[in-house]
Amino acid sequence: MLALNYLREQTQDAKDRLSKRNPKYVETIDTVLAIDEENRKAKAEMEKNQSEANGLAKRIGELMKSGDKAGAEELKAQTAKLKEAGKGLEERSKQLEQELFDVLVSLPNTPHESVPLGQTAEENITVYQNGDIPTLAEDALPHWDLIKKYDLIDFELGAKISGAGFPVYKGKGARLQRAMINFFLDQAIAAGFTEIQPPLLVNAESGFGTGQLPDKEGQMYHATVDDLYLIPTAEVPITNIYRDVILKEEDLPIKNVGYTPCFRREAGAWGAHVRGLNRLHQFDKVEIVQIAHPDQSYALLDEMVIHVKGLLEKLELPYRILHLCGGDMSFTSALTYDFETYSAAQGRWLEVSSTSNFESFQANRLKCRFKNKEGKNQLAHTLNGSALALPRILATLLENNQTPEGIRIPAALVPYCGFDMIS
RNA sequence: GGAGAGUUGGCAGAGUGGUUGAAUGCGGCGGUCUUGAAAACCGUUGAUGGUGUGAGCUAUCCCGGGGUUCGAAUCCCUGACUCUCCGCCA
Repeated sequence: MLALNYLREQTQDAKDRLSKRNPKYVETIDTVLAIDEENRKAKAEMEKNQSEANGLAKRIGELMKSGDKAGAEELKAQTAKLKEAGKGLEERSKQLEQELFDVLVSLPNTPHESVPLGQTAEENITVYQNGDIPTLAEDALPHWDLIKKYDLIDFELGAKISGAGFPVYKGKGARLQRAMINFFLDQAIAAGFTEIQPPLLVNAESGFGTGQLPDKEGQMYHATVDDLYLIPTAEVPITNIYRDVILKEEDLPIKNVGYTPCFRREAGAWGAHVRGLNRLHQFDKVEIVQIAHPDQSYALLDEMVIHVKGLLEKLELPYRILHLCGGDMSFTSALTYDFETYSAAQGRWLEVSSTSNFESFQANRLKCRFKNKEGKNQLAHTLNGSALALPRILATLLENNQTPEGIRIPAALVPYCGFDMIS
C-alpha cells in the first residue's frame, strides 16, 4: 500500500511511476486525493462536534460533583443534539475512510525509475546471461520422462493421495530434494542469513501484510474452518514477523532465510507448458528475506542478486536474469529480477527465482518501522528472493545433465545427497 | 474439549464510571554533583491522524469489534490471545 503522504506530496512522481504499469492509475490517484480531501473535511467536522460533546461531558461531571443536579440535567439536554449530529458525521467519516482504503489498496507499488517500459513478459529485458546451453543428444528426454525412467517422482500417486500437482518424491528423487534444501540453506547462512522455521498456515492479517490479500485471495488455499491460509511462499510468514514492530536503526538490515513448502492453487493457470515439474500446487522453496533501511535497500537487492547467481553457478546451470518491465511486475514490487534456467530438453527458460525490492509498500501494510536518527518512526524497506525454488531447478538439472550412463549430479550437491549419479 | 483467571505506556505494575493519556517503580533521555564514572538528587520521557509558519490546539488509542451512558481503562455482549487446573494426544 502506498503511503497517502507520498501520494499527496509527490503526486506527479507517483503518477509518472505508476503509468509504467498502466496509465489508468493516473485517474485512480486523482480519485484517492479527492476522497482524501473529502475525508479530512468530514473528520474535522466530526472532531469539532466531538470536542464540544467532550466539553459538555466534562462540565456535567463538575456540576455533579458540586451537587448541582439541576444544572447537570440542563446540560444533558444539550448533548442530545450533538449526539445526534455526531452519529451522522461518524458514519459519513467511516464510509469515506473505507472508500479511501479500498482505492488505496487497489494501487500497486510504484516501479523504480530503472524499470523498463512494457506490458508483457516479452518486454522484460535480459540484463545478464551465464553458462553454456548444452546440446543434447537426439534422444534426450524431457524431465517428466527422466523422472519415470529413474523412478524419482510419482505424479500419479500424488494425484491419488491429493490431486494433480502434488508430486510424491521417491528414493534418489527425495534425497536430491533434501540435498538441495540443505545446500541452499547452508549457502544463505554462510552469506549472513539467519535460518527461520515459520508456520505454514497464516491468518488474514499476515496475508494482507505482504500483499496476498485481498487481491490474490483465490491463489491461496484457505482453511475456512479456522480461517487460515496455506502459505504460497515463506515470504509471508517470515516478513510478517516484523508486522507491527518498531525496529532499532542499528538492527538493520535483518537477514532471514527459511525453507518451506509452498502451496498455490494456480487457479486458471493450467494450460500449455505445465507438464511435470513446471507448475505445481505444492513445491519446496528456500526464501531469503530482508528488512532494510531505505538508504541501503537497493544495495542489498544487488547483494541478493549476487547470492542467487552464485547458487546457479555452483549448480552449473545456464541461466539469465530478467529485469521485469512495469506491466509484468508483481503488484507489490518496485523492482524485480527474475532468474531463469534453460531447460535444454524442453528448450525453454524456466523461472527459478524472483528477487524483489518492495521498498515501503509492504512495510506500510505491515506497519514495520524503525526509529531513525531524529527519533521518528520511519517505514522500513522489505526485500525477498527465492534462493531457490526447487522443482524447476530439478527439471533443468535432470534434463541438462542427462547422459547415456545416467544423470550427473553437480559437484556442489554431491556431499549433500551422497551420490554423484542417478542411474 | 471442560472449568477458572487474566490482557493497561519500552518493561514491571496500580486504577474509584467524571480534569486519567493513565499512580508508582525500573529503564531511556537531559541536567546538578565529580578530574572522569558510579551513586545520589532534579527534570523529562507513548503512538497515530487533522489543523497551524510556530509555541500550540484538537480527535482517536488502556488486546480487537459492538453496546449502555451526558461521560467508559473502569459496566454489558462478542472475538482473539495468555496463564492455571482437568481431560485427550504426537
